[in-house]
Amino acid sequence: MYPSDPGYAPSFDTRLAQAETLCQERGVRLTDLRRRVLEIIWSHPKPMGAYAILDVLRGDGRQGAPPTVYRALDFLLEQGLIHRLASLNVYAGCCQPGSRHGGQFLICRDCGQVNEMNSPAVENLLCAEAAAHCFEVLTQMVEVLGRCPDCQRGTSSDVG
Amino acid sequence: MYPSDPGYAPSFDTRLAQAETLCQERGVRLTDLRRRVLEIIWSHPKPMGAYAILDVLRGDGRQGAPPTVYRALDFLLEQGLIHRLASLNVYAGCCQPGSRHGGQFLICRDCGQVNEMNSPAVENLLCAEAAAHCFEVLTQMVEVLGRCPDCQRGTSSDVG
DNA sequence: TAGCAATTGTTATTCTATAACATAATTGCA
DNA sequence: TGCAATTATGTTATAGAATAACAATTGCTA
Repeated sequence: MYPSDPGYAPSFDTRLAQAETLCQERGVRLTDLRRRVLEIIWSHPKPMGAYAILDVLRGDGRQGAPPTVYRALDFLLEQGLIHRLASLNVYAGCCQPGSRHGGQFLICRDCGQVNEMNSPAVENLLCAEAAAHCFEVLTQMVEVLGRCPDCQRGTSSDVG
Repeated sequence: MYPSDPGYAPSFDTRLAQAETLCQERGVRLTDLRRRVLEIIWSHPKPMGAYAILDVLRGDGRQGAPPTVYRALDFLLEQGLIHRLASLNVYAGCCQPGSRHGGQFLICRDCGQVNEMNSPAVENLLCAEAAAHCFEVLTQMVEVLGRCPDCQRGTSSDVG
């Protein structure tokens, strides 16, 4: 459930392989650039802004400008490999790629840690309530700001 | 439930009076500028961006720069009189000021219309699910992108 | 290998938001 | 009332996020 929990998270390579497979099945190309952006996002403990990703790319020695990153992000978003957190203008790796879903995000106000929750109950209830208003749902964005368990206990190690 | 539904929505003046009362009770000042920004937001059929609000203010003959608007918006957000829709970078009047709540927003992809839904069930379920992850909830942002009833029927009059 | 489509590079610009400091208005109090 | 402290607004400049438009390149296919 928690992507940052080593007990649950699949390994880095496993997830990259999953992404490769997914793209092959769909007949879309996970190019070097796109794979690298996905790596960057997954290898960071917290969601990243587009310009932070760009800095890493440039550190690689790669050329690039904002559109370079944004196009890669658009691709990854379309393929459901990452999510965008609108309230923070950052991008986070999806912990359940393959199944298209909105995902619910728990954002810690204090340490900035973000965890993706995938509650079908929430998703279904939201759809049902929307349907009661005759509203046809395409995508959901659920972002919850609060305090993570570590920060409630005052044991969080990293802030920022 | 639908702020745009004339059958349910309280009148413009009623809502302004409510806002006045609320601010008085809380000992905060609904100044001319703040009241005007609230009016502008409420009097428009759709949520507005900060710079669109600024344009209206300037149309009033008032001086102003971005901070003028953003400070007023911050105040109104703090008082729960408006909401910010992070996915669109726009601001919408709250249809239930007084009770602090996150609110769930139904955003039409086709016509841009936004309706605020206040489902305690959604809010409670989200809190419960978050609590199951030992996460303490401060605020919720729920934005649903889809198609409104009018656009499903193809009877929507205004687009943009 | 020539041609087409998809991807990436590049420059410039638009849109959103805030920092920092100056000025004005309001409130509380002597 | 008059003054100090606080709050609110004006003003200039800048930071941050995202896209438009066009050029160059790559990869696939006929």
